[in-house]
Amino acid sequence: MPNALTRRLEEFTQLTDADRAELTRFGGQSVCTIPPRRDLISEGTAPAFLYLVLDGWGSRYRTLENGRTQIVDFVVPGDLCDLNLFILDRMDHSIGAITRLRVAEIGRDDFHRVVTNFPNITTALWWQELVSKSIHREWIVNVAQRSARQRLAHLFCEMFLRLESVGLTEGFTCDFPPTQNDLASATGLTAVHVNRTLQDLRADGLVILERKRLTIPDMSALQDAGLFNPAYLHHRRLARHTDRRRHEHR
Amino acid sequence: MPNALTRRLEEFTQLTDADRAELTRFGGQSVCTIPPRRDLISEGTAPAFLYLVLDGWGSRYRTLENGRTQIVDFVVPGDLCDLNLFILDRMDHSIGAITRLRVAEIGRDDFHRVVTNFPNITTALWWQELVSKSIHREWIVNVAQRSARQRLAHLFCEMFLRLESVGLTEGFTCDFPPTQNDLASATGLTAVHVNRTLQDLRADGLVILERKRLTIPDMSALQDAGLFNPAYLHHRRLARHTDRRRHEHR
DNA sequence: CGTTCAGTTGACCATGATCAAGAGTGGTGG
DNA sequence: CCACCACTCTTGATCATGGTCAACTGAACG
Repeated sequence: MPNALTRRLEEFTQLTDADRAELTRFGGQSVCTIPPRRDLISEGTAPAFLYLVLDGWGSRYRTLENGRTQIVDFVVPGDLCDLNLFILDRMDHSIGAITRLRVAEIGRDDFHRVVTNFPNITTALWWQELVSKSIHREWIVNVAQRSARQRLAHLFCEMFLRLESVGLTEGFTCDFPPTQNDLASATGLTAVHVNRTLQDLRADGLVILERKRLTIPDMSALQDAGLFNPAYLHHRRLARHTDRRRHEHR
Repeated sequence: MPNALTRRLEEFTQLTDADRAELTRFGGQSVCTIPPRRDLISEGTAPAFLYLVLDGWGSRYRTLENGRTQIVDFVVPGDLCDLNLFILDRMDHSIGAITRLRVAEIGRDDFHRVVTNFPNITTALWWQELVSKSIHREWIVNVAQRSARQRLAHLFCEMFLRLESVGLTEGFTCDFPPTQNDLASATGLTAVHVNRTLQDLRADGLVILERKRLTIPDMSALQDAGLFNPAYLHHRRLARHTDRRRHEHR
């Protein structure tokens, strides 16, 4: 069974056996474990490693002058933190563990060897970087334009599809460890309001969320509820859950 | 006098004379002009060129299923649209002209020649890409966490510093062509509320905005009003307007 | 000189924030 | 094994930021 990073990158391009072997090596060496709610990387630092998430959930977040924090993205298996390491001076945001987080440390040398010898992988890594930028744009739209109900529905759709693309879903169910506080911080709402809105979504049968497991009984209905259009994820294989009706409007 | 792209990239790295000559060529060939309020690139298309903005302002925006649009970034001289062209299948957002826009078309071949022969420039281009990703993150924070007043103040600070880094400011004044409608779309507010909030900022002497010109009488005060911390812009030369008080909190 | 778009103002309303308190849950150490 | 503590979830009451709707002014441009 291929690892999550390989699966992700194959959303974009066909990799050779040599590429795959290299990516497997990536995940094999110097694995380390971060306990829940601890930072993997902190704002203002210049970490020595590129981290590949093997297992667990994390969050990218920014801290404001007034002490509040905003989650700007979730981090799931197959995600890298952070390519910009070797280009930007210091981190402008933090990465925190939501669950226990297993990550592989990739050193500068290893990374450079890949960039030099594996053009396929290099391009695929930049693809991943650009997709995650596109996700940032969608989050701007999410918090700026959608109602509380739409924001949450949208977030559930996105995370489900992202997990599916790395093989971490079973049917329409997946792990979903963020607390209501995390959801609040990711959607720009308060935890109180997230709680009430979640109850609405549950009452309408759009999501089942209990014991950190998410089930989506009707993906198409949830996509409608969140004004969700998966194009921004740039998955090659998104035919499955794509709502064909999406393209009727305008 | 160097062009805007050269100035921008030199925020990041020292370029050689050969690099600079190459960048000048970049901007010299096949220049074309887009009238105000027309799209340079539309969502869903796969444009044939990489565009370098030479003159004027534009916006990156997404259109929602319900017809509303959200500006996710402004585009000013020295910005590129879009590096992802050669990697992603199709545009997931549009680029529209706010003013008349002069852009240089850069073909795939030209671009590849640069990537192959000018590693300095290539790295600097990725730096620019990563910085613009960081700006996306800050916009998420802006719309999710800040009040209307803070959002506008923050936006003015950001755009002023971005223009300054390409040499398009005089003292504390710069061009600022977005309409109040544009500002509304960029901040997730309504035009009515932008109008009222702007009046507050003006009344408090924080901004002077008339006839598409912006003046910031007290940069430090405006930064405070917007909870603005310029670190996310990753400018090397940001000592000037950086508020030293910023680092006292927390 | 009229049409269009940007800016402005007022009245009213709704979404979601704030504050506060309590219930359920899980992990820890005595 | 139980007691305690901390965190997550839940509910209620009240409030405020910013949205909506509508009308009007002013400026720009053909």
